[in-house]
Amino acid sequence: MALSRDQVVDAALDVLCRYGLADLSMRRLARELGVQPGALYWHVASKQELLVEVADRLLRQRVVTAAVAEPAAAVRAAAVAIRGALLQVPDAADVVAFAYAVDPESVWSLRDLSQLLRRLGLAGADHDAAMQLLVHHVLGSVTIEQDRRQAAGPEVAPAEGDGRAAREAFELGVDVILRGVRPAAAP
Amino acid sequence: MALSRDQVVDAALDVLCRYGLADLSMRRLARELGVQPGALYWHVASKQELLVEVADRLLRQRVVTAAVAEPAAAVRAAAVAIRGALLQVPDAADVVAFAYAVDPESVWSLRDLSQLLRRLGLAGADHDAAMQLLVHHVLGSVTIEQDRRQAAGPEVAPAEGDGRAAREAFELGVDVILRGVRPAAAP
DNA sequence: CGGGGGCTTGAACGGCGTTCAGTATGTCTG
DNA sequence: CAGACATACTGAACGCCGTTCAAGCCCCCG
Repeated sequence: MALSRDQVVDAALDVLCRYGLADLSMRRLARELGVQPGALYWHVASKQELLVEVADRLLRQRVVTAAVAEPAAAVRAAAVAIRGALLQVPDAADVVAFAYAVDPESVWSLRDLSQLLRRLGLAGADHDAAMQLLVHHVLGSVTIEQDRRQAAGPEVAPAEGDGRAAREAFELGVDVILRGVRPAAAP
Repeated sequence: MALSRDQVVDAALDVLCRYGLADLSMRRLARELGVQPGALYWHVASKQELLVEVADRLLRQRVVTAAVAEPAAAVRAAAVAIRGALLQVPDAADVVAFAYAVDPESVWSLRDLSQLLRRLGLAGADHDAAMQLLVHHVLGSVTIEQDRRQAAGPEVAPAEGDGRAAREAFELGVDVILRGVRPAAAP
């Protein structure tokens, strides 16, 4: 059967999950699909375009948002969920940051986050500031955690306690944002 | 004259400033120094190590911190200064984020930022959370702004108004952090 | 049956990071 | 001064990379 764009993106995401961005080359991808490298370019204009698509799919299929009633807690939960999803895919933060830069509107399951902030009573510049901060905090913390993991080499699993500590530090950061945001809906 | 490690790092920073990370290859660097590529490996173990050094030098020589008396304003000014310095060097955020991940302690002019936070009365987990947030906000905003600039192609200068708007959005974010941080030294 | 279009091959282009056996250029020692 | 040793570099190679493109295959439509 002939290849399809979807298959290419799927395979790319699969390689990313299993081997990381460094091993996600067009040639490697072609090998994985049993095809010559040139064939990929029939379905995809460039590696860059492919990566944007991969980021989109990654977020769409891996971020599961729990339903939480209280708005602030919902924001917190959403940020944690996104962070968790990204952490499980090597270099996901790099890939997503790039896609977000290229097209912040379309790519995101982050529109949900934006909605939740509005439900918190935020609008205009305040909403945008909070949104920006949250995105930066998520991408920044995941980027650094993953870079660090990579720099440390393919050693043993990250010590269990580390993961929890990093997660708690992250949540503390989210709380600072929630506390600092002008509480338009304050009692 | 024989090459020195300093010269290599200097030349690398120079190439980074003028042409960006994509053009900062060991071969290019060697050409710039009138030397064969292999020669670089006498002074530097790998490109990775070189980049960490470049990040360090970049921050050391380009971040000029104004002296501001009021602690909160000082933090704000420092964050703005670091952001400004990074924005002027293509891909600086990538390079610095990597270096920060590898060795958060040694690399930074960010130790100043940490000091300023302490002067604000922050310590322990609160201090760390604020620090983490600030770093993520700086690196995140610069990463995305630079990625976006790059994705847009080498067009005209970024419209003037854009720069101001992005800067103001960034400052708003810093203010949220400062407001949200547990004010241990509150009146 | 013929032809055209969708899809793929195979080969090439120019680049990359890194390694390594040699070679030159000192500088110190006997 | 002769040699030995360390330093600094060359030249060539290895195996990757993203991308392009003429040429060919195969299936469907007419």
